[in-house]
Amino acid sequence: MGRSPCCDQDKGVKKGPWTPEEDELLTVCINKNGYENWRSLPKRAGLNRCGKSCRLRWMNYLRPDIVRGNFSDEEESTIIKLHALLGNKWSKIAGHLPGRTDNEIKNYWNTHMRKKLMQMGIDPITHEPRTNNLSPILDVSQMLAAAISNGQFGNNNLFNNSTPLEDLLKLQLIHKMLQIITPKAIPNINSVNPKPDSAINSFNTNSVNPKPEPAAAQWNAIDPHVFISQDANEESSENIWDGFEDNRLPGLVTVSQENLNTAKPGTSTTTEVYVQTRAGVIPGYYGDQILSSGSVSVSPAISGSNHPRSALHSSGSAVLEDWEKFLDDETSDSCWKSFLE
DNA sequence: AACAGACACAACCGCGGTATA
DNA sequence: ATATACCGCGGTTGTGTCTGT
Repeated sequence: MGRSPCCDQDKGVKKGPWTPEEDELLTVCINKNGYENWRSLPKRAGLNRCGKSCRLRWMNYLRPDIVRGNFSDEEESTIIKLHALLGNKWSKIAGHLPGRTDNEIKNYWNTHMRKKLMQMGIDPITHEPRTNNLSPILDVSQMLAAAISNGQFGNNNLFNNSTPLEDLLKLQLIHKMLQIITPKAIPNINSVNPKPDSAINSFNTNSVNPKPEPAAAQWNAIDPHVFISQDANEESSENIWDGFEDNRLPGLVTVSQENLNTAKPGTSTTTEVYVQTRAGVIPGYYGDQILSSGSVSVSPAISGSNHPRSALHSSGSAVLEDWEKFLDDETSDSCWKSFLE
């Protein structure tokens, strides 16, 4: 009744990596006899392996028609499309890629392509764009991945040789991180301020508002935890977050209220702004380009090299140097420093 | 130079469907 | 009809290599 026991149950069958000698024996045997019956094959080949192991070795490694080496862009594209269609049906996906094995595709997917898709903000399971609703952490991870994949953190000098657009991405990223750590202290201006638009848009070159409203007063109203200092070199008397001064981030931006009120879109200014918060100073507000905490929108004109307001960049560069000093300062034991590093 | 952690990939394990005695 | 082996597949693990400290 039934079949004889499987070779898998034999005792003393060798496991683990294959030796070149074993590969040779298996190859010779299959070339000579084919592989109709995996169970009896090891005995015929003179191998102390189970048939299952022989099959795996042949199918995934020794088969002569196997293509080895890096996956081409075309192959990657095919895998992504088929995976979206079929899911983890690796053997079916492999059927569309001549010379590639299911195991190889599976490994490649898990080690490379899944990460790649995530970096692109695509859910590797659903193949749909990942939303921001799941967790703000996703936002940051995506931004980090995007920044890294674009080479924006490719050198050790955080803000060296980068364009304003790249700087803005970095600043936004840092700000996002701060929001996660202290969500109450670093609010999303767009959502908290009852009348934020004019204040923000008045300095946003994307805005068509021809008569910007004075911004500072409205900024002060954004949140009791966020206020603007009159003087960059002066500790604000309104600093209700005693004990946080030491954790102040480099004065990315400082502004005089006067300048803040008079700055207009399209004008050149080296004014710097900072916002004192419970967590320290929010970076990312400088020149006449005030960035909303929720997202940075930069028009092509700004990110382009021909934009007349070069002050935006020069001002930013000075600030960014402070960031580098901040990060390089070995004497500082700021919690921000270790976090950012 | 030594070590630790991260990474990549080959190989194994276990399960479900199919074949067969 | 039934029990059991075989085959193929997807998930997981183990090990060698690489990289950073």
